[in-house]
Amino acid sequence: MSGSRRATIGDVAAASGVGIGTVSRVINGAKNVRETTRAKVLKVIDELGYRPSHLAASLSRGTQRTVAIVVPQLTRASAVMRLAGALAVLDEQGYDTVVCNVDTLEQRDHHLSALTSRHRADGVIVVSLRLSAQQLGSFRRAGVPIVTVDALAPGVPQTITDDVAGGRLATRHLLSLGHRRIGFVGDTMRGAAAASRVGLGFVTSQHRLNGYRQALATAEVCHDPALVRRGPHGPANAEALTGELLELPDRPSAIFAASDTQAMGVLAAAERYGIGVPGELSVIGFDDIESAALLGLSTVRQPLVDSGAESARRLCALMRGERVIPLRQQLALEIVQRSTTASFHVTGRRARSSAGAVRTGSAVARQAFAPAGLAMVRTAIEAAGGCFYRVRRPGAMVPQLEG
Amino acid sequence: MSGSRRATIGDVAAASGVGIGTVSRVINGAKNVRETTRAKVLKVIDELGYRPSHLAASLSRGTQRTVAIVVPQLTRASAVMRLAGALAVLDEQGYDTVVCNVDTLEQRDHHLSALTSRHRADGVIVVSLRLSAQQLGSFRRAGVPIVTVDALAPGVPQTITDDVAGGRLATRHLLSLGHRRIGFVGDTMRGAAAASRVGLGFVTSQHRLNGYRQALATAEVCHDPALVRRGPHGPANAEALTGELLELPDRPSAIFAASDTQAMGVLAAAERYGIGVPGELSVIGFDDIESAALLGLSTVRQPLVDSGAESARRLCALMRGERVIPLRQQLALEIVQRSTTASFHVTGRRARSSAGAVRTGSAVARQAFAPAGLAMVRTAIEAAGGCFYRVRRPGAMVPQLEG
DNA sequence: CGTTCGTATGGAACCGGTTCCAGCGGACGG
DNA sequence: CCGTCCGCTGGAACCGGTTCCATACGAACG
Repeated sequence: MSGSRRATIGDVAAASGVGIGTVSRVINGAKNVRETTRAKVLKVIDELGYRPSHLAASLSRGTQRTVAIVVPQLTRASAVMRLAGALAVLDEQGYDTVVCNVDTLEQRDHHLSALTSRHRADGVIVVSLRLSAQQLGSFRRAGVPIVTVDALAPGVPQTITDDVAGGRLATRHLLSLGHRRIGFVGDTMRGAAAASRVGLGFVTSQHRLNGYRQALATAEVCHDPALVRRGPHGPANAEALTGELLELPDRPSAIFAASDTQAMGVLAAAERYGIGVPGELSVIGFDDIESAALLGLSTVRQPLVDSGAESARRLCALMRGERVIPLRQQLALEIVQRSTTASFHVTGRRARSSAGAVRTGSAVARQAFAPAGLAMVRTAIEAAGGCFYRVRRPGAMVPQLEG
Repeated sequence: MSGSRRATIGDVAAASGVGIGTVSRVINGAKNVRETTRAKVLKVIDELGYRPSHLAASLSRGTQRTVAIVVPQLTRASAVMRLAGALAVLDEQGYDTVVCNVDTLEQRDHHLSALTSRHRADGVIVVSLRLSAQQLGSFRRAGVPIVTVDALAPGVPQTITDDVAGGRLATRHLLSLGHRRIGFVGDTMRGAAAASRVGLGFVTSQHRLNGYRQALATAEVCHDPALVRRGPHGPANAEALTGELLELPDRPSAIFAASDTQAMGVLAAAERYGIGVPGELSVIGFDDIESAALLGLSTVRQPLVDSGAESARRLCALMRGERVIPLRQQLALEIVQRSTTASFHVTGRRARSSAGAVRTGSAVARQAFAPAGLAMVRTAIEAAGGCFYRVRRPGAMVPQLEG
């Protein structure tokens, strides 16, 4: 059946009695081939089980139509969404995409240097990673087109959101609800604790914190440093940090978490302390990952999938040799109010459902929770405009609207 | 600075006054090169900014050290985790990985046929996709090593979990808690509604349903078809389906959701109907994605990352020409009890924290929710052994342990 | 009927490496 | 002093395509 060696274009040419040029034309669907010839060649191709080598074609053509995407901590929801967005575009444009997941500094440096020291991709997308001047230089010298997402890099096309503005947005939202003591829970730039992992230099948390400070300053609200807590990323740590805040003598009435993931930890802590959300504590996150809708978490939405897609589009343009302007592409942010933020004056043991501030802010939330047939409490819930989750505790009462 | 053309190995050889063979040896770190020669060549390489072509090397060497991974609906948590597991192994083994995300039938067929009709990857990992006999034949004929994860394929190394057993496990867990009317919420094999999307032939839900039925039969519990609801995947649909169940005159006291994502929809519906979990309704999911721990969702854990990693290891072996046995590799499943399942007899308005069945079943849950400093309700919570979430509703009482 | 195109075709040159073999010089053993 | 062996080196052959140019053939045209 199969020979000892994979068939080559030469074998096909010989077996079908035509030249290799003709075979090549048939493979690539050139039109100037007589129909009978084409059929003959196709038949032989099938018989021989011939499969053109992508490698040889790329080498000969001079371009491999492959891009690499370097993304840290792939399993984070935000990272995947960006990846998915980029993949969709690249796929459509006919590019293969090799994915380089990066969990450590060593992996980051290894992949970035591999991408420049050898010619393996026509272009590179770097996600959420700060590039050193040296690394940027390597890319420039190597002539490898590069774009970044969620990362600043001088002279490189970048698709970002204004995290500082996002921080302001979130904080202003809380301020507008009447909150004055507003806590911040975020991650540190360098994972001092887990030195080996992380340390990848994420700066978004810092930026969002800056926005938080600006908003407070603008509102002339005293900024209490004790209300700002930072630690390694992850819900568990966020929960611990929130615990510290909630134990303060004058605890905050609202908390801005630097990411939705961390906001989930904040919610967990609130429940652990028996503090009602949003009744006694408002919580807002950042990103609008899928779970946010499921939890009814108010948040700052950034277009994650779009950011990936846009960066891919710009990389394609760059690889075509087009000039990409503007270099810095900023995507819009948007407050999505769900059910974890409410007016400050709503306090006490019973959060009144009439708390005007609590309403669904986005169509998305509604879609995610389309009415489930006739519900006995439906009216009450819809009056409030959304779906509401709360941390569960053992021994907690089962709430009864009727009771 | 840079010439019009990228430097080649020939340029380097000429510029350093050595032969191309020697340059090649220097590049690849062969040891039989005089130190002075090596230094000379390296200097020229640096000066010329020479970067070896991965393509040419691969072509010449006869192997490109690249594998492709075809994965449907990349943004699903389970898909990403599998991908991450595979990437880690492949990366370590020195393989590039091109990722093919597949959201539609057309994309699936396009990628699979591209992978066989042209020689672009040394091996392929297929995740959660059923391969037709014809597609399998193509791979076999093309001589492309292939393994699957979470998908059966005759004659192909496969890394799977026993979803039927998992379904039994989940159902037995509920049965052992005393539940007799147990509902099932899952997705359909073919997205009849959203015909264009999906329809990718996921069968896990069906298998888990089969396990559910088996467990009921074994326990001699009457199987009420009205308690089984299926629809397109996604939490919103699951919520709607759950609504149907909860409106039944004799509604179930427990629900088995075919995935954690769908379980989140079930929880949302329960809250919408004001039905306490686990007080009035126990809920168990499947997969143990990250959010499950955050929600305190009881579930059936399957080792998602490991499944990806294992499949990658097996593919590597296959590509080395080793025989891979056993062909079917089954990974273990495990019940993770958190706080959404409790004994049937625990009813009424106040779920007693002494409900023995409610306890954290895994160390993971504990880690994810390490005590957050001194908490006022800490003792009570720790007595119950874990963290508890519940769906939040507006107008619900803020539970107070002291009150 | 001879030119003139245009279309179909064959194949050499080339893409940029790897590999293998031959050559060369020095050290070493006899 | 000569033969051998070994370490280093040069470069041809090759990997499997694409591309371009030369050629052949037939139809249309003058």
